[in-house]
Amino acid sequence: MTNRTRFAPSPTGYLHIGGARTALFSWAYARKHGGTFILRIEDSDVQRSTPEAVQAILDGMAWLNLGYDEGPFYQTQRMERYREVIQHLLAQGLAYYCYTQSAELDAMREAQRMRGEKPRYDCRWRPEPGKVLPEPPVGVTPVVRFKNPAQGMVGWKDLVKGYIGFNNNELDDLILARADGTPTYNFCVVVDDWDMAITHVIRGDDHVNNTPRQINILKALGATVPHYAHLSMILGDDGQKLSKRHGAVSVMQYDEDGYLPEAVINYLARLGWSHGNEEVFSVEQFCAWFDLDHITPSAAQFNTEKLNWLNQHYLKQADNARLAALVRPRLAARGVAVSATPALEAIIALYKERVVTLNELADAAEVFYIALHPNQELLNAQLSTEALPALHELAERLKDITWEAAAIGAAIKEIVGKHGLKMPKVAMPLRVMLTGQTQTPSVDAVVALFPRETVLARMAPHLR
RNA sequence: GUCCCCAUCGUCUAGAGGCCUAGGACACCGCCCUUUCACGGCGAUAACACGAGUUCGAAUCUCGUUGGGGACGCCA
Repeated sequence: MTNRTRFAPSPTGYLHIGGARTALFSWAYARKHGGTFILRIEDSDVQRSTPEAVQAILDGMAWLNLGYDEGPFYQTQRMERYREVIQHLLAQGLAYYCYTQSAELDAMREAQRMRGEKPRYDCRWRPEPGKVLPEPPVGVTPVVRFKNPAQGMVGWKDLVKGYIGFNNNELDDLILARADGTPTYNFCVVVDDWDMAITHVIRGDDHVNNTPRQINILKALGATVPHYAHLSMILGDDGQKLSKRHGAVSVMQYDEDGYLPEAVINYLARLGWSHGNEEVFSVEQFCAWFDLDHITPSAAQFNTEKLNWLNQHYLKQADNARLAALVRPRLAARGVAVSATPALEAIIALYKERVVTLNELADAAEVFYIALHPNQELLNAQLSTEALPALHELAERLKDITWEAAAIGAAIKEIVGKHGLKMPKVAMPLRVMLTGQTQTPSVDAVVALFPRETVLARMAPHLR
């Protein structure tokens, strides 16, 4: 039997980093075993689901390059099927109508909490042999509840956490269909996983408590119970739980911040999963290595520093043309027009080893294309009177020198020596004149990057 | 409150009873390289939450304590 995994987000917001990792692991598991990865949109809560959120999830997965083999399936399009299964359950006596109303339920739970009990439905409408049910109140449309086994244990061998068992008496009779007839989450998941023949449910830790309920329904339906693997959650950089109002950002934010998708993938892969001492690996390598045995059961704290390091690594080895294509729109967004010279690729070749993100690469490239007005104080701090004659001479020499870094570098060295100066005396003010910055790559390489006229034009105003 | 889960350097982790005086990576610190800042190279600091037990031997197994997290919806 081939493996079938699924990623089943509810479209109520963007795809955040935790969801992305769940998707990645499900995807990788299917890839590893030559299986099928399914995308399923759990939009059974019509109130909170939005098409924008669906699109955000699709965008996030596309950016990370996580392709799905089947789907996306939408629960809202499967309502007929859910109704059919509920009717079946009802007919089999595995589910029943419950006329208890929300207000009564609230009061019931409140009382239970007061008594220190676990809040749960008291089974008042649950049919039992010999039990006399109350008369259905008029004008009340009932919900459908699942008749959960009253005794025994329900458990499974979690592929991440090991055996987990619940006492059935901990589980109450959950609602399968609301009063308006729409099915609820736990029920939809069961029918979907069953119909889609999911073999491995890889999902967040927060679903552990849903699993015994789902298994019980699956069993009532006579369906095969899939394997479950529950991934622990990802904490923010500060160790706090990630939430919409605290640090949880869309994966697309990483795109905006200038991270490469392969860096994010590599980082996420390594967060909670390991393969010996391997730290840097391609997505292909990851798929080949990936297994559920080496996933940590404990929560992992996100570490931006390490992501930065990985991003820097991937930036260094990325193709210049590709980076140029990624940097160009970032410059355009800033209103910076990229001209033919200096070539963006040439700038990138020189700068990519020194930056952490694509945005920093854009920062570096920007100064080559804009009308530069170096900060006067910064320049004054770097430009000493003793260096002025040397810079004048350099400007003269640059007018007809062979325009390449080696020749320019040799000229600078020669002039610096001739004037009895140290290299930084000339190099630093030159950096500021050309780029407005004190930190740049080797100054001769920077000079060579510009067209000759631009260098002379940027030096001239400061040499009067 | 009840149930469930978790616990190795600051962080991510290796670790399946002896290979562990606990390994790697990021960060931090130091040194080297150097024309600034980076990159790169080398090195240092740094952890088995606590307590019992099992065993000749425990980071690894068991129990308990503590601490953290999750779930308890006609949300997903």
